[in-house]
Amino acid sequence: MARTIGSNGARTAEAIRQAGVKLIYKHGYEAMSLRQLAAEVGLQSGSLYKYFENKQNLLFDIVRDHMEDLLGKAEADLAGITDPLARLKTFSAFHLRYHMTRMAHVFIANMEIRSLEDEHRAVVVALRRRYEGLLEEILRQGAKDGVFQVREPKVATYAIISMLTGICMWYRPGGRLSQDELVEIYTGLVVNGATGPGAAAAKPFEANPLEAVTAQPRDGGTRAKPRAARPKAVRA
Amino acid sequence: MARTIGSNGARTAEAIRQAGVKLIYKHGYEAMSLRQLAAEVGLQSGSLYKYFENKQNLLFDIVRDHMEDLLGKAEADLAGITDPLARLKTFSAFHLRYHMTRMAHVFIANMEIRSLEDEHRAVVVALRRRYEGLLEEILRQGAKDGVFQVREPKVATYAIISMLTGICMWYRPGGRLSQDELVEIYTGLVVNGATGPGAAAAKPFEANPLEAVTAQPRDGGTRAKPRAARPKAVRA
Amino acid sequence: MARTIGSNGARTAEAIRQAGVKLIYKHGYEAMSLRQLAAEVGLQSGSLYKYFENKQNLLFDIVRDHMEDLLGKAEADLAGITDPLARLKTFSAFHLRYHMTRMAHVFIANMEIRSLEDEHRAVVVALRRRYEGLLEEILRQGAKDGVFQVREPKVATYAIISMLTGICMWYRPGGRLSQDELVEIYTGLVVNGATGPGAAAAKPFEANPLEAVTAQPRDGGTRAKPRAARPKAVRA
Amino acid sequence: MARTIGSNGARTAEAIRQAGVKLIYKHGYEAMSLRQLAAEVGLQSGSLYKYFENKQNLLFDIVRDHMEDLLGKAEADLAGITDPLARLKTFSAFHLRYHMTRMAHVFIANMEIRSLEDEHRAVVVALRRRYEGLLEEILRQGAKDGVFQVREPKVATYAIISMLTGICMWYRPGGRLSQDELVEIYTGLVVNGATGPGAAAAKPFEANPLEAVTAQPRDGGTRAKPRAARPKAVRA
DNA sequence: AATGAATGAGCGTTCATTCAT
DNA sequence: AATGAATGAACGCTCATTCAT
Repeated sequence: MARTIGSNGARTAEAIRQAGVKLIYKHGYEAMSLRQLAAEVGLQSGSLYKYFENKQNLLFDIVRDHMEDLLGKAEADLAGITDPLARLKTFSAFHLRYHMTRMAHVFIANMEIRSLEDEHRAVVVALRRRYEGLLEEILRQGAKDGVFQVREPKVATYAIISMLTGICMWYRPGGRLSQDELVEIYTGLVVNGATGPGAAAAKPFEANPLEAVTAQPRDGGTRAKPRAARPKAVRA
Repeated sequence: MARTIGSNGARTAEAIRQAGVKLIYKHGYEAMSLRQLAAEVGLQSGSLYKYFENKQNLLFDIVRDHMEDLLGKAEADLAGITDPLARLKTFSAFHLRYHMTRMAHVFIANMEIRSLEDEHRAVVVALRRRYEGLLEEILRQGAKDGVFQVREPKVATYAIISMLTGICMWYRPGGRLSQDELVEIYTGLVVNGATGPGAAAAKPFEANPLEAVTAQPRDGGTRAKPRAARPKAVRA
Repeated sequence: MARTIGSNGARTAEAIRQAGVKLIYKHGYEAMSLRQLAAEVGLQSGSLYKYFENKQNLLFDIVRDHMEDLLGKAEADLAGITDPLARLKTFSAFHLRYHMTRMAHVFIANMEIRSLEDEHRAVVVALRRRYEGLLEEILRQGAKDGVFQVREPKVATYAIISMLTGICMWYRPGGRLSQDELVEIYTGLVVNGATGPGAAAAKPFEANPLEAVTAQPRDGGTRAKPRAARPKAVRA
Repeated sequence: MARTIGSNGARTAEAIRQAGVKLIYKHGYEAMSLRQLAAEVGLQSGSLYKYFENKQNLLFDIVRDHMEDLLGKAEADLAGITDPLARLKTFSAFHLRYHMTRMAHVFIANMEIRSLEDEHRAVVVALRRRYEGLLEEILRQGAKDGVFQVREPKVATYAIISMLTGICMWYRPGGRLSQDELVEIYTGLVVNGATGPGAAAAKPFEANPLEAVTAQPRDGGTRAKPRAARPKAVRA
């Protein structure tokens, strides 16, 4: 009974993963040393190699798992919704909330792509393309239906995702505005941008605009802890 | 050998600066070695120290000079325009064009802020705040005038700048869409986002929408060369 | 290769310390390179950092440990002796013997104080002051008792210690004169200098003058090995 | 008339020499860089090579010239004095005064011998042997005459010179004790040490003991300036 | 008489990684 | 499952020195 089921190994592996996220977030992949990481979890640096093949693979695992999680959850959120406008709102709200609760993972996935070796980067870029494809398809469908005024869905996709993702550069939990308020503001910009000036009649964004969007805790127990270390800031 | 014939301090300094931008863009500041940089300009690594105090200062010089250039040119572009809508279009177009022609500098300034030491980062962050302040003030004035529907100018500023800046993550000269077309698309999203759904009557963004914005080469001969090295891509 | 078979941390640490003493003695702290030191003990230079924090700390450790050893052994030797003259002879003999058997340490401690960083130097200077204080107190007491003619005990302390310490500049084991003979000669100069011309009646230094002083193996097995490298000499 | 007679070159050479003494005194030969030295005299470091062959020769020139000066002045001071006791007092006083006024040169000559290359060191050591020979001969003659009780003149020479030279480790102009007082104290120790306990009758060191010794400014305008930079101290 | 651009070697130090134990 | 001793390469940086101008 001295040994917890699931073994110490699994727990250590998880601790390493979390410490890795924290340190890469804080210092950047290149600047984080394995000695630091080992110290963070109470090991010698050589012992880390029981848990990953090398430093590069640690990064890859973190980023790939994050991207798969992001993609899977986005697809789950959109499942069953067919109206393009509702899908856009859902996507936007999902993306925002995810980026506000998993800032470190998201930040890493965006900043450290260039630190990935070619093959790993290819995998991650492919996952991201699939994720972007979700939004692109929404915009394309909405344009076809006449509800969006979007000439270039691919460009609009990049633009919208950049805008939404940008929230992780400055958002900090406990700020003046709640997550709900921020979702409303950003989603408003997105929807207005997509529907265009003639859309007034359709009242695309008014009374109780977030009714289809508000829900989801989704992230279970893993919400990014408010006390998480911050990177040297970008919007300090 | 003591001196390469015809060597010239000012020319070398400029070559180092340019090579620095290129290599930091391509590999990241941490990952770029001074030996690489020296090789790029045909020097021994120790000789670089005639041209900068240390590696950190090279980065700082690049980023600070870029930010001052960006800020100065934005202010120059906005000078004399008073109408908030026109100012928003001008700002947006300026930002986009600048980011399409100086991709490497812009990318560095956004990605390597965390590699700056505290004091240097403070200087750069302050410059960026001033730059963001330009847009925020435009949004604030437009909201006061009733032409924009923007509840939180600060948040909208971050959102819009993130969106516009995102262009440097994927834009490559010579692509299917011209700079002018991209400016039109992005500016449309921005203006529609800011004016909101009720703005239809004002027709804020239609026929010939960029007449006041299209022109300017501005950057004279220094346009970022199309052959510039690309970073390991983020949108590859 | 990961590990030299039979390698042993404690043994390596000791080897590094000894090689450090030898090389600093021979070339001086500034002139000794860590690559030299590493080669001397059969390591790569980076591996040394398992054993000290940095080059400066290696020097500090050597010098501080030496000073503490010197001080401790001097106090032990003087313990129980109360007569100022006997104490002076004891101190003088102790100092000489110590300096003849630990020439390298002593030389380093005297020559490399200026290579210590401020904080480290302060620690070492304080230890040396305590050591000098032993002699100063002896002179002061002897002057009070009327056995010494010493107007300025502090100055006399410096003078005597300089004289005695100087032996490590030229003494080499196996020379014409034995350690005992040298102790007698130097101690004679010291005692005569301190007691002054009128002291004849007291016969402070004649027949069997070292009877209270001769003893001491003290340093057991650690006698400085005669084969030790010599510094580029100062009295070559 | 724009050009001062003696030319700028000679003046620069002298400035370099003085700055060299100052910086070697302060930081040590190894630790002093030629860039520092050049900055001190307002030149580029490459320009120094008009004034010396290389760094090592600068040190050698300083040390050799100092030794020749020391030797020459000692011989001049002793000229015409025949009585061993008077010669001992003269030598002692000369050595002390010289060491109190030329601390930097003396310090360098003592500390940096090991930084000299073999050939240069040989020259300097030979000069020092001649200097030590002066004292040794005095002691030998005095012993023969029965006025000194010195069994081993060579050892006594080393001992006495070490003692006297030690003054440059702690003496600072403007201290509580004047140069004259210090000369008296130290010379007392030396003379008492040499004459031994039975010498009381000869009253070797009493009433106006320095009458033959006090004089000489000798060092003309070049007295070490009290404001001279100090080395990181050895007796701080 | 001096500059200023450059060299090439070497410095102290850190790093990811290996592997016998 | 983990340690701890070690590697070998590379890093940022400083140095004495050279020499065309």
